[in-house]
Amino acid sequence: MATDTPQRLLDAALDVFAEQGYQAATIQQIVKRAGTNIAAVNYHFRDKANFYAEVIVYGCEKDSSAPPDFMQDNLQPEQQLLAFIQWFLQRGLKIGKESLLDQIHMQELANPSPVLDKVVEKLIRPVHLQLRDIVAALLPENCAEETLRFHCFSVIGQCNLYKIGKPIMTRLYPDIELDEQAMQRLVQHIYSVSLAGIRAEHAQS
Amino acid sequence: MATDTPQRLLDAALDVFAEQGYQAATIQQIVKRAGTNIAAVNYHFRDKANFYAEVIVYGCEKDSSAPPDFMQDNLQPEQQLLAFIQWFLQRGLKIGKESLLDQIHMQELANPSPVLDKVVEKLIRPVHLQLRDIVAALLPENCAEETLRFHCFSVIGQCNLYKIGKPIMTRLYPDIELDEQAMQRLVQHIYSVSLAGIRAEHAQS
Amino acid sequence: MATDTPQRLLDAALDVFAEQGYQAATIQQIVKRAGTNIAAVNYHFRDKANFYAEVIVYGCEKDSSAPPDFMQDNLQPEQQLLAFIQWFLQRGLKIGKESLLDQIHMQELANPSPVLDKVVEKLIRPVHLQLRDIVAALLPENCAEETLRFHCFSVIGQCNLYKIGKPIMTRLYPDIELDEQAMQRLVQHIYSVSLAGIRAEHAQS
Amino acid sequence: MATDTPQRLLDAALDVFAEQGYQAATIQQIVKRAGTNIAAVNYHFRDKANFYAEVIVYGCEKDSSAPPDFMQDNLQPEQQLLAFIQWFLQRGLKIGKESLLDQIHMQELANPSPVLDKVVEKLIRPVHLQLRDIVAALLPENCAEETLRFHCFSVIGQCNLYKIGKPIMTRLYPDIELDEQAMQRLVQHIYSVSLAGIRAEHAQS
DNA sequence: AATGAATGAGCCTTCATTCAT
DNA sequence: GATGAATGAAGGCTCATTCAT
Repeated sequence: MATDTPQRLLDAALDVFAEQGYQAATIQQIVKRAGTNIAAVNYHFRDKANFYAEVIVYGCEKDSSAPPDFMQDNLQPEQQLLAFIQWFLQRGLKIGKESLLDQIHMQELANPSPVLDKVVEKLIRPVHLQLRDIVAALLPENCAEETLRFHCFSVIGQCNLYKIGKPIMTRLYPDIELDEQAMQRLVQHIYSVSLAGIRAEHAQS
Repeated sequence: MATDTPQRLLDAALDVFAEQGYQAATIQQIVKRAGTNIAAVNYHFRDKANFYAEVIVYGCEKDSSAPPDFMQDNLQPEQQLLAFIQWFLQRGLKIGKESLLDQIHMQELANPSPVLDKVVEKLIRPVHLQLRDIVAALLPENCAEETLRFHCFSVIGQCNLYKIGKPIMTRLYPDIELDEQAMQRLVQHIYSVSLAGIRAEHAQS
Repeated sequence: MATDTPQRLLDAALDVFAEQGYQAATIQQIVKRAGTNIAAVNYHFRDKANFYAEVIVYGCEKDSSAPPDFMQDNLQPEQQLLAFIQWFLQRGLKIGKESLLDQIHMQELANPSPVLDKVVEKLIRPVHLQLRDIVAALLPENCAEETLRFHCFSVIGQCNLYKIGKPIMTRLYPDIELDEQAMQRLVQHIYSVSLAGIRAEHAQS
Repeated sequence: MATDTPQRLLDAALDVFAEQGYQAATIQQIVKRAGTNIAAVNYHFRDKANFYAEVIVYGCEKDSSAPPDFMQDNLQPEQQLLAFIQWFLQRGLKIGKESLLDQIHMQELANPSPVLDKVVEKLIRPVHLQLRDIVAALLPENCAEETLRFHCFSVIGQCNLYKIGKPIMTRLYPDIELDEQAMQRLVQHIYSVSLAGIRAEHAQS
């Protein structure tokens, strides 16, 4: 009947695993959402663990929000940094297929599984290296490796909090709401702080 | 025979819940570690959900790393900020009982439960308010509420990444190792970036 | 503190066993209603089975609705029969302590336990023997033993249906309601049918 | 391997539920008797409550002793009444699959469950309506509704006692034994009493 | 290739009972 | 004498997996 059962299973599983995490997600939920039966999972994907791994790979490949090549545009490093922050923040805060992988990151951070290796290599490292290049261009030459890493992590840390810390933020400030304009101000803020931090590095050296 | 069964149950549960999260943790594991039997949990704590809630409360109360009162010391706001960052970072990176709560935070962020409300009120908000006061003293007067929040979250975001992002960092940079000296450099770094960001706010206004 | 714990346990247990039956009733429910603790039951009554047995005995002894001595009054047998029917019906349809034993009868009929022997001897046989005497006085002399029994059971069967069959009656006829006047008409009806049946025995012989 | 697992489960459950009632019956007992395992029940019937409901429905449908259509035969109403009593009594006193439903009735009367609604509609009301027609034909025209009900219940009450009161009867009269001939005399007795009662109604009006 | 049926393991919970005080 | 604490047994249910078709 359905020709693309594996496909539908992958899509459904991406949702469910993102929402519930590996342990809490049940095959029942997934197959119900995919409109097929339990045995199909074991038939197409052997077992739950392997299914999860293939779901991650599938999610990574299908990830449409791959980072633009910030270097390609002939922008000043400052503007590249701004563009990066904007892209990175908006990717995680959209509510859609694009943020499923972020939710899975979250789950993996809480309960790391062997799959995390793949995710880091396929998704995180490429992004990180781009940011690294941008920041490196802004820092003094011959800057220490550690300093470079620190600044990268400062940028990422500031952005990340708005992705993973949402449950806490809404409890700290129930009136919070990140509409489009507030988001733009936030991007500017993180950009401003990060750049100020980087520039301070020049003064110190 | 064995005294203090509830106590031992709480301690064991704190470990297990921190490691595995609420869903994945099983009462079996906990009672085995506590050296008692399953029925003891239901006798002392009614059911798993209530048990978890009481474990969190217990963990909060027992949390020895309550924040010092940074305001009490007659320090300059700058030094208060430095002290805060130092305390906040070190609390989360210690490998001991003190970080169990942070692991549970992590689990709650991935899969929020009703308990998160309590955690925010008991643990997070007090700390956050202290940081808020410190940052407010450094920002220009009549600074927008949003700006204040953004700067607080920048501080926290930078620190937090080193707590929750560890699994990713070690994969990105397998050679990383935060010894005591590196930690001090990290504290200085976050302090420097944050302060530069705050000072930039003065220039803009 | 409480001096009459066993007493309160018996009262509470009478309620609970009547409502739920032996199997479904739990010691928890009983001790909560009695305001004491679980161990008290095992302490005072050894175990659940024995507790149940003692509850029945207690219930029988305390049963205030012991049948009046219908023979004592110098009534015609016909009037004795009428009085019996009236007493028997009203005893079972009252909603109060007096009907608890009837509920327990019900439970015992569905799932007989060794206790049923006691109930029959202490409560049922005395009543039955009185009815037997009344009916015997109305039947032709030298009437067969079986005939006598049949007529007794006809009287009891008609009455009993209104005690045990209530759940079915209210479903068959949702508008049914046995107020005081309807009850009087019912008594008259059963009396009339029973007497007509008995008189028919005379015609046949 | 084994075919017809649901069928075997239903049959086994009918026995066990009849013997023990819903609460006391355990799935273990049922699946052991059916030669399968616990999970099979949850697979085929979701949970115990739904299983019980389906067992009742199954029992009703399989009930081979559905009442004959007493009106169809061109019998006098008196003979219809006699036939009804005979059928109703014998159905309940057989010791076989046919009486399982009666045992379940018993259990439901002691501890009613939502299933009782279905049983009344599917099994009891049709039978009751047939009796109602028969009795109505024997009573004076324009007889009060209440009177009609009373006479129906007198017939049923007399019969029913021999089904549900057996544990008590055998204790009151240990020598009792309802062989085929005694059964015929009992049918005649109830018929005679009921008819005499109905005829008395004519005299009164 | 694909699936309905079946199952063993494990989980949370309840319960009656026992024990130590 | 009386009770809070503790426990073994069992119950219902869920889940991932396997099997026969």
